[in-house]
Amino acid sequence: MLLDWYDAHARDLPWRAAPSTTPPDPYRVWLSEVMLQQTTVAAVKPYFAKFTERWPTVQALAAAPEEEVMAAWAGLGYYSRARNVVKCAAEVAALGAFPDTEADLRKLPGLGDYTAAAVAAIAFGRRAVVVDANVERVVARLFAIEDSLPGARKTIRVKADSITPDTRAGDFAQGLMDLGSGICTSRDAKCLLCPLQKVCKGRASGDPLRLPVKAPKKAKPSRTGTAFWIERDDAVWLVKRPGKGMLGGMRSLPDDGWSARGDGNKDAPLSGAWKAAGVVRHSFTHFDLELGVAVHAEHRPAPGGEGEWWPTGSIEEAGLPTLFAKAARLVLAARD
DNA sequence: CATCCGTGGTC
DNA sequence: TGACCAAGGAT
Repeated sequence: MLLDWYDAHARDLPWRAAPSTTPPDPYRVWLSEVMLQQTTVAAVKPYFAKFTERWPTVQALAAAPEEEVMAAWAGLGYYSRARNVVKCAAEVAALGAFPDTEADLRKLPGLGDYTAAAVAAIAFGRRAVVVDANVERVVARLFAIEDSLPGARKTIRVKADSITPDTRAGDFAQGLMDLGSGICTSRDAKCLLCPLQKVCKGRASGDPLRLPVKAPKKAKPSRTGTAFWIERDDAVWLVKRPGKGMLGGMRSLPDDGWSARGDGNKDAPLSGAWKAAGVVRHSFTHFDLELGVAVHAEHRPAPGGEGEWWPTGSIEEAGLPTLFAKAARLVLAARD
């Protein structure tokens, strides 16, 4: 019933092998699934195109310098994914190919329960129970599961298992996800268009939108910090952030140590006069940040420590995460 | 199990 | 306009 609907209504997405005659490329399936973690299809499309054009195979990606992969990922968010993509590609290249079972895929960096199941089912035709946020919502409504998330996950998984077919589990999973994306969404339930309308207990209850029940969210703290723009000979001083934590491993402007835990200390990385260029507001998942941007006003600054001079004219290619890209735009826009 | 980790779109 | 949310994973 769901598979028939999927055959008729499947979205045409770049990472889906067009006809069922050609087996999907595990590399493309894996890469798309990682990019799609907590990220919308629309946001992923240009990145998927860029990555697969530049690195058409997992071997090509494994051979790429980590710095280039991180820069190519800039703007997509959740940068631990990019670090794990690099590690995973190296492991797979060493193995010669992707593992073809859910259990072995699960051992790779960056592949959790969801992604291992999705790749096993979609790329290798394995029967696997694929549960993402879409499936959680559809299943919670389909079976009218009243327990709240995240506690309800066990029940949801058991129910998802009970309806997963032995064949075409990958299409089944993608069908559920397409359903959750376009028909059975968090804000709406277009039950009259749904292939499961006759068997859905959530619909029968009269109010499917209340499901799944979710725990209340915590308030977001607000933080302040400062980023520093140091320029010399038409080049700006960039640093590389530590491998873990916020924006880990990404190229960035120097800053004053702001974090989710607290404000920055306002200490500049260099002595001399500074001029305020303005403020950038940026909202992260778990806190809001007001980032002041300070421009060094001395003639030929000489910052110490690790870093590199990046040509100001090609700052867009530096692979700055969005927060610092905004800061750079703020400084450069003031010159027009 | 709770917390940390980005970003852009949507209403 | 601000709150909510999206094909989660690691710790």
